[in-house]
Formats: sequence, structure tokens, C-alpha cells
Amino acid sequence: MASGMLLAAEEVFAESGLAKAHVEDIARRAGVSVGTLYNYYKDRDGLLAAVVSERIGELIQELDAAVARTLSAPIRSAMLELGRAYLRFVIQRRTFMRILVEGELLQLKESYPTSAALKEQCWKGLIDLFGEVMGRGVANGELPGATAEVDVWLFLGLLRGIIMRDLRGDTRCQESDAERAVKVFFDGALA
Amino acid sequence: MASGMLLAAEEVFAESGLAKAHVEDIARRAGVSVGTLYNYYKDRDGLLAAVVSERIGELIQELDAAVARTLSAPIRSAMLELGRAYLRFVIQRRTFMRILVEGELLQLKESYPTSAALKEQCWKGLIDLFGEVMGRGVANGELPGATAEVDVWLFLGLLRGIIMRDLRGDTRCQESDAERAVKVFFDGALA
Amino acid sequence: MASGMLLAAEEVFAESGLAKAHVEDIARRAGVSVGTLYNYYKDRDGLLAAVVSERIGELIQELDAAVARTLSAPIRSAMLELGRAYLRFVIQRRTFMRILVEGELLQLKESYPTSAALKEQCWKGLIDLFGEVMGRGVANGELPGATAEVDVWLFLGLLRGIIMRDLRGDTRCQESDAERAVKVFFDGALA
Amino acid sequence: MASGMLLAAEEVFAESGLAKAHVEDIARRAGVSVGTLYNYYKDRDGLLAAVVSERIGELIQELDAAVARTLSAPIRSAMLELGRAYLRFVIQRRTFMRILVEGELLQLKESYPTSAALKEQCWKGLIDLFGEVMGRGVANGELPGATAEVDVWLFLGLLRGIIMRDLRGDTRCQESDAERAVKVFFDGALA
DNA sequence: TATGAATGAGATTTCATTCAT
DNA sequence: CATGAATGAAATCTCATTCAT
Repeated sequence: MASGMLLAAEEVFAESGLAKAHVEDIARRAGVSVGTLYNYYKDRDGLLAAVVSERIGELIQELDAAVARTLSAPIRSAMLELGRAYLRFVIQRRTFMRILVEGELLQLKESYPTSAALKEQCWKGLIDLFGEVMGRGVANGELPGATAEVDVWLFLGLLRGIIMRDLRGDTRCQESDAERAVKVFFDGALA
Repeated sequence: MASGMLLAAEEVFAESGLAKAHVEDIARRAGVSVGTLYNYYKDRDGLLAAVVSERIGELIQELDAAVARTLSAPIRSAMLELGRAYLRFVIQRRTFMRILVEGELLQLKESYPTSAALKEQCWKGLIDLFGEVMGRGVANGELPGATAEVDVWLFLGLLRGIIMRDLRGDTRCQESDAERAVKVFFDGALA
Repeated sequence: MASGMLLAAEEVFAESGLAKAHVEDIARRAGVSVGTLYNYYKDRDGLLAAVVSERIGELIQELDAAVARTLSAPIRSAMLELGRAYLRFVIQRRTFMRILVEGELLQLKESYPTSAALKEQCWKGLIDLFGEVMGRGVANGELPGATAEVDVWLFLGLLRGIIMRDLRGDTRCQESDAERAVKVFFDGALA
Repeated sequence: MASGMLLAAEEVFAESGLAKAHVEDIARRAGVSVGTLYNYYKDRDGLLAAVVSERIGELIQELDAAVARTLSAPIRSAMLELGRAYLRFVIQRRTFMRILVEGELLQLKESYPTSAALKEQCWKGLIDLFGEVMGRGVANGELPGATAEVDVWLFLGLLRGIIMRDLRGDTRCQESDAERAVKVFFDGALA
């Protein structure tokens, strides 16, 4: 049924790339006909949007929970918790991450307006969410204010390094890899 | 002539996205006919490969020069020099960076085998080059050996954070931004 | 039941046009499932044929009755009666008339062979029926023989003018409009 | 080239019916590939619109010329001239007339908005044009004012009768058939 | 008997590539 | 060499029809 189609779509979009994923391949993978696919989703974009929306919802939920758990914790623990939640999601949803990362800069707007908007939202959401948490650290004096804006990108960059190491096939990441990222961010690589 | 076509191709590939860039648009931008384009390049992939090859060559050259300049320098200066060279290239070739980043994980192999291979090579080349330099630091005792492999990805991740901040439109990066990345990497964000 | 489906079909065929009327729309309008529709009618054509057949039957019945009523009347009264009966039907079955008029020349034969044949029959039937009645007038010397064949088309054309005025939305026709058509046909517009 | 495609399109649209005419058939008839068709016309509707627009232009031109020639003529000659011009066009463009007549009431708006609008315009144009000419007759006292509005439809109906006789395959119409229509309209069929 | 999800043939449209001029 | 009209394979999407429940 519907979830089988979503799963198939996620896999085919991830494996073939957003632009080269064919509706017919998705149908075949899901074990249904194209017609059935179109009974559930308006069009190709609707299918991609459903995949992205579903998974982004999961990610946001995980991150929000992490934020909620650490509202009164020191900034370092909060960021570690955030990083762990992020990596946990990556490990669980490696296939989806390929979709998310691929289109990071991809000009999808014309072809797949709905799903492009969703992804746009997602990346912006990540920056905002990490920004807010780290902003609390700045307010507390736990983090330097002068470099606050770029530091958000740097911390996300560290996590991104771990994620790319995973997705490029070299080494699978683990939740505990977040610890190294946090350690480097706060203490530097030498400590 | 040929270089005008390459420039046009670079722009169109970057603006429209790899999958949506049409040969005719490239021809129009270059001020030639599609036929002429095909006289110089075997096919669409050959054109993309030429673009990528050209720019990757420049990048490698810059990075190699940076490596050569810092062969006997302390690891921190060497990595700063490498980071500055990388960001210098990004600033100069922002358009190309969009191409490089977009397809990072994109499964292009079937559609554009040649250029995909080139890009594969490029990212692998970056990791290897940074890995070698940082490996010297490990050998010297300037960098910890236990985390050496992941630290390469982390340092590239920091630079990547700065690059994404640029490409996503928020803030243009500067060569000096490499300093913050290096500082965070060695001393942590608080220092 | 069956008649509800026919009514729904008539409306949808008329509103959406023969080619754009979807079986599912008809089912929805009838308040049944497509499956049920197919239990009663062989296929889409069978449904259209049933509609056309039903209504054509009514029309022929009305016209035959008018002919029967005026077998011994003067030709002018007979034609008036025929015209009134025709317009009466149009007024009552405006929806169906759209179907009939639309496909007047439409090459339906391949897609909807049965219903196309029925409609073919209907138009031919009209011409024949009017032709017979007017033929009696010719035989009586009440109508000129020299132009008899074209005059049938002309008289039907006059009625058709009134019908088109109705269907194109300008002015609803009335049964009494047949009088003007008959008057023009026999006396001319100036009299 | 372009005109061959238009001709092919006109024929296929007329023969197969607006809804059943396939782009591929048009291409085959024109002796080109579908791609070529799409190089010249935006889409299926654009092709139909081009056909309709071209021919409607011719018809309007002919009728306008007839109007211009008879501005100061008695109304009867003016209407005869108009009728002759109309039938002349029908004889010359029988294929196109099938297209025009077919969609007279067909709900094309959703599928082929452009060409449907053009045809709408055409039929309205005919009514308006005949209405204006006959309005002059009313103003002159040459035609009765009381029935003026319906009389336009009746006169067009007479011509339409002749046209239908032609298109339905019974008898080819001739320009001189307009004389009988005018005679019936002014003097009645008996005179 | 009624249902409506599943089907898949078939239609429209796109665009990389070719080749006669 | 440059041109760009022509090509047609391939992709998306529609909808009449079937059939297991």
C-alpha cells in the first residue's frame, strides 16, 4: 500500500538521483503499476514531496525532542545531544539523507516545486534550530558572541563532515561520532 | 571559441542544475549553434566533463602550490594555507562550486559517466590531499594519531560549513574565514 | 438504479462534452461506483448509446405522434405541428440536445460505434421524417416539387436556427417559435 | 514546412474529430516527425489554434469584403452576397467546416483553451456580422423590426441547412444555393 | 449485486543528437 | 567549420476497464 510506495520512491530517488528516478522504476520497485502510483500521488513531484515531507517530519521531531530535553542543560551537552540526534537520524535514514544532500543546491524549483520548497525549509530549519540553541549559549556567555553566526555553520560543518564520510562510503558513522565533533568544536582537535 | 563555450556551459549547468541544463541554452549563452557545440565536444557529458576537468585542474594546481609552499611549515600554518587556497578558489569560482557541490552524491554515472568520474576523483583528491598534509602533522606529533582519519573529514567539514554559508546566499565568504576554521580546529570555538 | 445512471450520464456527457466525459464522473454523479456502472452497461459507449437511444426513442415517438395527428391536415399545419413537437422536445431535453448537436459531424465511429450509429440514424431519421411529410405536400401540390429536396434541409435549418439560438445561451426557445419558422418558410420574413 | 503541417492538421482534425486526432497522425500525414511539429507549434492546442485562426481569418475576410461591396445595396442583395460568400468559403474549405461545426457546442475550453476561444469568437462573429447587416435592413424599413433578433438566427439557419446537406454527404452545395435561401427568407418557399 | 483499487495501453511532450546545407 | 531544422526515443500522466472482495 501507500507506505510501500513511499519506501520504493525513497530508494529509487536516492539511488538514481532526483532527476534520473523514473516513475516506472518506482512503480516496479513498489510492485504496483504506474497507474496505482498516480492514484495515491498527484504527480512525480507529489511523490517526492511525500517522501521528503515524511522524513523531514521525523528529523524535526527528533531534533525538537533533543532541544526539549536539554533546555536547561549546559550548552555543550545540548549541542552534543543535538548532534547525536542528528547522527541517529542519519544512521537510520541513510537513504533519505542522500536525497536531502543531493538537492542541497540543486535547482529543483521549476521541475519539482513542492518538494524543493520542503527541502529548502528543511535546511533553513536546521540552521535556525542550531542557531537558536547556540544563541542560548551566547546569551549565557557559554559561547562567544563575536563569531556566533559563522560558528553555527562551522558546527553544522563538523557534523556534515561526519555525514559525508558516511555517505561517501568510506566509514559508517556512529552516534558517538558526535562526541568528537563537539570536542573539536569546544576544545580543538589537540586537546 | 572553445573557452566561451566552456564558460557558458559552466554558468548554465550551475544555474539550471546539472539535470535541467539544456544544450540549447548553453549554445545560446555561448552565442553559437548547438551544432558548433557538438563540433567541439562529443556530447553533453563531454561538455560537462570539460568544464569540471578544467576547473578541477585549477583547484588542484592551487592546492598543490599551497602544499609546496608549506612543506616544512608547522602543520597549523600549512592547513591555514590550504584552507585559504581552497576558499580563494571558491570565491573566484563560485559558479563552478555549485556544480561540484550539487552532484556530490548525485548518481550521475549512467548519464554522464566521464564527468561523474572526474568529480569523484576531485572529492577523493581533496580528501587525499588534506589527508596527506594532516598525515604529516600526525607523523610530526603535531596532530593526534588516534582520530586522524575522522579529523580530516572534520577539518574539511569546517571549510565546507563556510562554503555552504556562502553558496546558500547568506554571507559571502572571505579568504580570511579560513582563519576561524583553523582556530576552531586547533583551539576550539571558545578560545 | 439504471435510470439514475442514465440521467447522470446524459448530464455529464452534455456538460463535459462527449470526449471529455469521464466514466468516474458519471458514477459519482449517479451516486454509484464505476463497477456498478459496468454491471449495467457494457462499456462507455454502451452507456452513451443507452442515453442516445432512450432520448431518440422519445423524440421519434413525439414526432411520429405529430405526424399521425396531421395525416390529413394541410401541409402548413402538419409542418407547424412537427416543428412544435420538435421544439417541445428541445425545451424538455435541452441537455440531450447538446449531446446530439455536438457530435453531429464528429467522427465517433471508431471510439463509440454503437452510439454513433444511433445518432447517425437519428439525424437521418429526422431528414426522412420531415422529407416524407413534406413529400406529401409536394404530392398534393401544396409545396413546389422542383426544390423539394433542398427545402427539407431549409425547413430543418430554420428550426435549427431557433435551436442554436437557445443552446448558445442567448434566448431560450419556446414552442411558439415554430410559428415564426413556418411563417418565414411559407410566406417569407416580410409578410 | 509550416503550411504542410497546418494542412495535415486540418485534415486529421476534421477526419478524426477534434478529440481523437493524434499528434502522431498529424505528423505522419505531414511527412515529418512529432518533434518537428513541436518545433513549430507550442502544443496540440497551438496547432489546432493555428488551423482555426488561419481559416477563420480567411472567412472573416471574405465576409467583410462582401459587406463592403454591398454597403449601399438593397438588403436583399446584401444578404445574398453574404450568403454566397459564406457558401463559397464552405465549398473551398469543406474540411475546415467540419472542424468548425463539430466543436460548435463542444466543451473544449479545458483541453484546448486557445482554439476554443477562437471558435467561440468565430460563431459570435458570424451572428454579429449578419446581425449588423440585417440591422441596416431594419433601419431602412426593408426588414421587420419586431422579429429582427430571431430572424438573424433563421437566416443563418437556412444557410446552415444547405451547409449540413453538404457536409452530411448527401449533396454538395453550390454558391447559387444561397439564392434559394434568400428567396425563401424573403418570399417564402411557395413563391 | 455493489464496490473501488489496480491496471497498463496509449497519448502528449521534451530534448540530446545528427547531418544536409 | 558553422548552422539549426529535423529527428525519435524516452518520460510523464490519463482513464476506460477489470475483478477480487
